[in-house]
Amino acid sequence: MANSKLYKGSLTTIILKLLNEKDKMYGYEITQKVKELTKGELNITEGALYPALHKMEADGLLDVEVAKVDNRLRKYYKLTENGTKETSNKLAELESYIKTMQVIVNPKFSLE
Amino acid sequence: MANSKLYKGSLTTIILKLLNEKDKMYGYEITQKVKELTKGELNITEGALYPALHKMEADGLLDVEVAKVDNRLRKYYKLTENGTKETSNKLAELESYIKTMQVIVNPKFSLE
DNA sequence: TACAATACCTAAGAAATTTATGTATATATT
DNA sequence: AATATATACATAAATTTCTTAGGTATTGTA
Repeated sequence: MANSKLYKGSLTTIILKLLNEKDKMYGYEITQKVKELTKGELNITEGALYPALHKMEADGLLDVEVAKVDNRLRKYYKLTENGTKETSNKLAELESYIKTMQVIVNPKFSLE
Repeated sequence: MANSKLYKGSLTTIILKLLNEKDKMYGYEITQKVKELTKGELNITEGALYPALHKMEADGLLDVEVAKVDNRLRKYYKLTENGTKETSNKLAELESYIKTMQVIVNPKFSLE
């Protein structure tokens, strides 16, 4: 994920959220989707993406399904049941992170 | 900074913002202030804080001033001119990060 | 025919953090 | 008086996450 240092730790959240919306995606598709959504502001590097997908699969969050399209390999990933649960967790964590940072950065905010 | 993986990369931003508001703070004070602001949700660990302060000083973002209070050492940090500039940069980066994440996480948002 | 795009991959190194220590003084508790 | 907690600094090893830099192979474009 080149371009910004603040994004560390959010790649998993991004992947989970995209798969929660689209059901089934392959790696390259994810990089393109993020680039499109963020108008090129966020570019997920392959060196970050593929190890992350493999780890999430190993952790039981994703299932993989190999397909061949135009004689080219594609690995479609989809959420497992645990992956769906983890999506809620990660999204809640992100929301909490944003609130926390707003409290620190903007003196007007405060947590109750 | 125990408790959440998402905070990675934001410690410098937090320190800069606090020093932008308070002019002069020492390490332990920063940990307590963050704990207070976030109602205990965010605990900056000393293993993260002190190396971060040293690096920021080495990078010319902070000036240090040693004091002795009640026979105990304190190192007061304050922003340099460059530190003040960097504060704006980091805050803008954080805002941009939050917007980007909202676009991905919340389909209603979009960047123009 | 060469270059970009599609599509996967890994390995070395960097950066930021956690976890685990260590030192020392002041204050509160037993 | 002894012990634990709070204050205040610090570092070092290991871990996580990412960047950078490669690598393979096919399809579409100039």
